[in-house]
Amino acid sequence: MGHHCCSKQKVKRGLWSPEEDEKLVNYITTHGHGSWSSVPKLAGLQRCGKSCRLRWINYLRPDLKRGSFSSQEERIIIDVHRILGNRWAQIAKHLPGRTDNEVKNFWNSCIKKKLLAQGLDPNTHNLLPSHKTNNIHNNGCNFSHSNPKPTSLFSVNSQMTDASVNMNTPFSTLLSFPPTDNNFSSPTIPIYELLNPNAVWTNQEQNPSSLMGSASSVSSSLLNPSGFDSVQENCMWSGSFQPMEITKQDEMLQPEQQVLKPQLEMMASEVEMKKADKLSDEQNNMDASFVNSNFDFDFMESTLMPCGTFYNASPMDQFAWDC
DNA sequence: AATTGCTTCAACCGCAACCCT
DNA sequence: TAGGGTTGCGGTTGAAGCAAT
Repeated sequence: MGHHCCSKQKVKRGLWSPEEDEKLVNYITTHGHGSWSSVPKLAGLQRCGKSCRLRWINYLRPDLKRGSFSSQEERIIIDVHRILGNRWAQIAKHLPGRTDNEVKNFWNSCIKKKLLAQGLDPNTHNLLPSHKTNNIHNNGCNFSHSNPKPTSLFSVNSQMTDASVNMNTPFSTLLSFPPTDNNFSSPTIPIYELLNPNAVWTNQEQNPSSLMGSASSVSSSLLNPSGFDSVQENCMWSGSFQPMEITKQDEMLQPEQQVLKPQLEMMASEVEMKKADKLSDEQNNMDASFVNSNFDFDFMESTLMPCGTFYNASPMDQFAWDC
């Protein structure tokens, strides 16, 4: 029985043979796919159009990057998933050459388990209840709130109606997304925060910029390609923040972190540019920045409610994450 | 060597959104 | 506006491969 779209056809199912692949590749490279429903017939395949499309997108496309995921890709998946949840197609857009199916499989077969091993709920990215006490004991970390503090990149602010990002924004840009809300006196993230893998804050008073985006956790993640030691080693939600001199950054970076340095420098550069834009905007109109933006509300929605969890940044609901 | 259990990932399914007439 | 066709997406399945016994 085939799909409803091709139920009248006699279609083959299951794995594709090399011959079928060759037929499909030959046809699409010379004619393009056009209407997928007509591809099987024109390409001489006994498959349904849907199957052809899937095979092309997930396996035969020439721009696909095969092979295992790099630690950087892994980190990006985790960080974007933290924002978007199981929106694999959107996540895959941040990983050139990767398909949603590939990302989904990698998540289910690998990342999910690693997060669980770290005591993190793969759906919410929060600490699992059973691991909270363990982490307190293991890391000397302490927090006195009934709700876990999610690791979401952005926390809530009802006045935040602007962002220069949308769902098509590459994650490198997204990472450098600076706060634009006027409530924040320090709307951008200092470079040393981006480059310091140990830059964490005990609460929002210590780091106002963390209200808008925990870029610190992202950057520390990027600087930590293994990707799964942030909780245990850095205790990313607590600990003391010790700004480093920029000139000492390079020395502090591990060899694998050096690989990411260009990206981080680019991020820092973008932050500085946005900082300049921000200052300019503020001078022109304190309120205008929310009007003329290309803000994507779909992004906003998914940002604010990742996996049904949500961090309310109300002052009445602060956490005491003391070490 | 045979069996069993586990993991991975390609492929399928069903649904929703979109497009066209 | 309605309806049919197409496309895109996320969840699920099951075959293949591998490791343990």
